[in-house]
Amino acid sequence: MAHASEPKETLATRLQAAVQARGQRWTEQRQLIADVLAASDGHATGAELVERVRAADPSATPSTVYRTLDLLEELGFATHHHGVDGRETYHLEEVVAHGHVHCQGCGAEVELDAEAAKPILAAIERATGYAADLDHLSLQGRCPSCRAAAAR
Amino acid sequence: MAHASEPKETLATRLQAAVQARGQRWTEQRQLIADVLAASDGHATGAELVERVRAADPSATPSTVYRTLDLLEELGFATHHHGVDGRETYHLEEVVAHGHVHCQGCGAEVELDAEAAKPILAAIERATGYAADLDHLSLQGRCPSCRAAAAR
DNA sequence: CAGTCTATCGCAACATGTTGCAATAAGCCA
DNA sequence: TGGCTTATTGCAACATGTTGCGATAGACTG
Repeated sequence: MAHASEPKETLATRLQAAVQARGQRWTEQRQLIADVLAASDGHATGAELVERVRAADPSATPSTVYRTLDLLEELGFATHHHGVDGRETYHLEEVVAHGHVHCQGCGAEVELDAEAAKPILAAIERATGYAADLDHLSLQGRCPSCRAAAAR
Repeated sequence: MAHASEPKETLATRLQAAVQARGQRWTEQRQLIADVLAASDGHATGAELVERVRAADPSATPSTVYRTLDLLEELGFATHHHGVDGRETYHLEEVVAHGHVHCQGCGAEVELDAEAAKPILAAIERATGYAADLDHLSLQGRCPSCRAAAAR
């Protein structure tokens, strides 16, 4: 590759800047976890991340991974929510905010983008006064085909 | 107490009938767990229930409690959902179906009854085609006063 | 560059659930 | 009532997170 002199705007780079701006420290573990996260396509469960980090550095421990993930959330680089089974799922901030809808019949899981969710969030606000957080919106119900099957 | 000859319509009684109707067995542990649940005011986390059951019978184990809880759900006597921290919370069926809305600012948790949720469920159906399950509706966002505080 | 301060790490123990398996006991039948 | 079948139990090990604590090592100072 040619002239890679410009420090690329990677997650790790931006995270390092944010961490140090808060007077906190940049460590090898944080670099590693940032790299793993950046390679994880925006979605991953806690356990998956722990496993990948440990594959890259067996001396890393779950507590470090989870604590770093908490830090990422504090700094606004990631969010997490609990899936249907209660397990944690992390989203990188680069991924546009979105919710999830899970079908209790067939297990299908669809994502809900901001546009599609707008009327839902509006209905929540009218009903409760709350401004709901799309990233934590995790619905369960029956998808159209399971509903049709149940109606038969 | 006077003439307690009529078998009362308790949770345990109804559950026993349902269990035996499916050809399954009624055991002391199930009786005990049903009693604990009935005394739990409709809401309890898994850990709380385990603790209360073990207080009444130290020989009972968590696996029995969780398996019985699963059975209760299969039979439609209870439901469970995951709270903000991912922990399980069980609801007795006697409690009307309702959702939860949690404020990320002050931690307030309000319940959402079927009437209030109706427009939300309708919006979900229009946006996704899914019939959402109110008992699993667990929203997060900002309550009116935290929103006002943030706006200042 | 060496020394200091303390954030961060790794470890170990714990909390909450889940799962496989052998022993127990509920329900049924003779 | 006694014996049979097999659903349930309790145990033990595991999965996923969380927390306290002493040791390590960033970052800053002289």
